[in-house]
Amino acid sequence: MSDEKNLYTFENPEYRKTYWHTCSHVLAQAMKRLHPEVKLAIGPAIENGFYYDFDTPRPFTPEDLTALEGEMRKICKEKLKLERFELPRGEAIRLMEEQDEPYKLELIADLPEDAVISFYRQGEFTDLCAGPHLDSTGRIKGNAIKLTSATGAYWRGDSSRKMLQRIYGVAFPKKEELDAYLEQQAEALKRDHNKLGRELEYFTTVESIGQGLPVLLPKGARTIQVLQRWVEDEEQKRGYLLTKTPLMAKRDLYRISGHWDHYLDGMFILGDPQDEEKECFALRPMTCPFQYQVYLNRQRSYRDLPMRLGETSTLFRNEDSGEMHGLIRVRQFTISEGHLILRPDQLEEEFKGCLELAKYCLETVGMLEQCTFRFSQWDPANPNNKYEGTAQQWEQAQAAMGQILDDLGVNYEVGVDEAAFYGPKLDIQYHNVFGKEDTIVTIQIDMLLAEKFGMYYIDENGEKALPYIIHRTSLGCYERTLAYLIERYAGALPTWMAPEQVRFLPVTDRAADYCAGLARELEGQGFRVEVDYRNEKIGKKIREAQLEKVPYMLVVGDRDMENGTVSPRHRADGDLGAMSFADFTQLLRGVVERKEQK
RNA sequence: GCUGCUAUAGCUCAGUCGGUAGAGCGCAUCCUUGGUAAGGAUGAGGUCGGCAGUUCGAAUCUGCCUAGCAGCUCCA
Repeated sequence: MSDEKNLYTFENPEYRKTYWHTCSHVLAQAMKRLHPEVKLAIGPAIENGFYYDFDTPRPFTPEDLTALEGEMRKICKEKLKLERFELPRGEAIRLMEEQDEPYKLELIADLPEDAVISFYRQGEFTDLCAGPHLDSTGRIKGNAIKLTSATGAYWRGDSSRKMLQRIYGVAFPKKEELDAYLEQQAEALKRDHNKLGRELEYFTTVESIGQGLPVLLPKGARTIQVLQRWVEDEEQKRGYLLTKTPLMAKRDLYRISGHWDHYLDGMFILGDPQDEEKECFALRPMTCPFQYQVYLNRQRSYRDLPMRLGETSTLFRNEDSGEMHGLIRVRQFTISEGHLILRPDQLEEEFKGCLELAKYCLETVGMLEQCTFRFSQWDPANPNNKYEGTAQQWEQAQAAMGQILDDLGVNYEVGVDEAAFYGPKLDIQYHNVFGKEDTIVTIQIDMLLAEKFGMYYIDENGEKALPYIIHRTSLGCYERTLAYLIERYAGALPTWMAPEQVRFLPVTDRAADYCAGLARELEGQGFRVEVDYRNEKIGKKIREAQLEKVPYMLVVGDRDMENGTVSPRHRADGDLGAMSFADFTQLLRGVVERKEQK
């Protein structure tokens, strides 16, 4: 009984999707009433709400959205029944021709011969749709609908086709739930690294330097340095060999790897790529073929494998102008790069090691919990002929990766057509405050490049054999990771990675020398320390340190000087009371060494 | 690259009808030496993102460019 009831609540994802899908039809109906000239494309439910794509002679304004919301409320009040009906292909086409809906006709044309073609009718409005839907527009709470934005979107997600206008919306069964949702969205945006990172002076951009080339300010540079040293040390512990390879190479290198053919437009070229007479260089967009040269330095035996190579590697990619986003998508970036050259029998063990390292890194910085895993596979039907190698090679590599993921109990989603051109990937994904997902860490199996670079080893029988290669990152791209960390912690980075860990706040300038001495001592122990010598009241110094999210403030006044104490205040826990400097140092060391998320 | 929005002091933002710019914070100087989230006074600071155009006159209107934002597409 109660189970049946639960089916029709918003907590049930299926019901929620149905609710939002019906909302999108209500939106389309409202659009047709207010703007009959607009043509309908598609309107699905999505993770957080719904959208509908329209072909319109002029883009929608915020006023249009308000008017559409009003009309949607009316439609809900009209309690229109939704009726499903099916038509044979010919009649379906005729109906859509009558309604003059060219996009719907294209959708019908692409349906398989034996497909059931269904429509939903509500009042005067009929839409081609597979459903399911609510039984009546009266089920939707009209004043709990919000059209959140209007933006461009390509018809069928194809950038070579027409750009339509997409309207996004959300809706809830109660007005209070909508308000709570909108409030929560507004709160999330306050964590936006692109705002917070600039305000807190982690990075900036400069018009004359150019798009996608952020300047890391001292705070951003320091945090990234801490992360890089930590990752390099961690890799060393796990048997990685550190390399430093050039930031550019002649085009010859990229020709061998295949990147010249696949990604010429995405590279920064020095010289004329058309002129074969003169030397032509390119800044490196990846590390693979550079690092392979370390392996190729001499002939390798099966005894040399696995060879694990790690490098803090700066890369350059000439992204399209609309792609850049804060520190998340940039044209120059530095990744915790690595390649493992393996015998086939070592694949599973080494893949496992890579995954463990990645999980350890993400766990330690406090991001693992919010990560999702994507098994990125090829799509033999990719229209751009992206994938190299034979179907057999792909099936083999994907089967191997699938087996490994299952053995390791990884809970993943499959991403079709998300593979690299040389092999499948396990991508670890993270969401930013806008809900947009990007890859933070990747582990890839490559069955092609070893052969292209002639990376044979001599096996037990004295025969030449081809190794497997794993491409992987341990903490991904440092700029992107910093961005996510700023959002994850709303700017209050854990003490161990915070650019400034301790700020001394002398109550009066009588305490200045005392503070300076203690600060030197802490610095000598490797902590990152500042002293606020300004002639300001203690309350103001605390307020500012607090707003700058300094983990520990050390208030020091006459009382402390007399008693040989400091009075620490933690940015979240508040006043910790007077304690000896030695006790504070011990406390701080513990928090930092344990890499507490504090 | 595509669609839309935006650009005024170091930062956040006002600026009506086209008539040569304003606030708060910050900064500098002085006073104040204050014990857990903003002490006071005075002052400096702007080619209104850039280049053209319209106009007697442009921060304001138009075009192009650059940069920033959201979405789409792309991401080795």
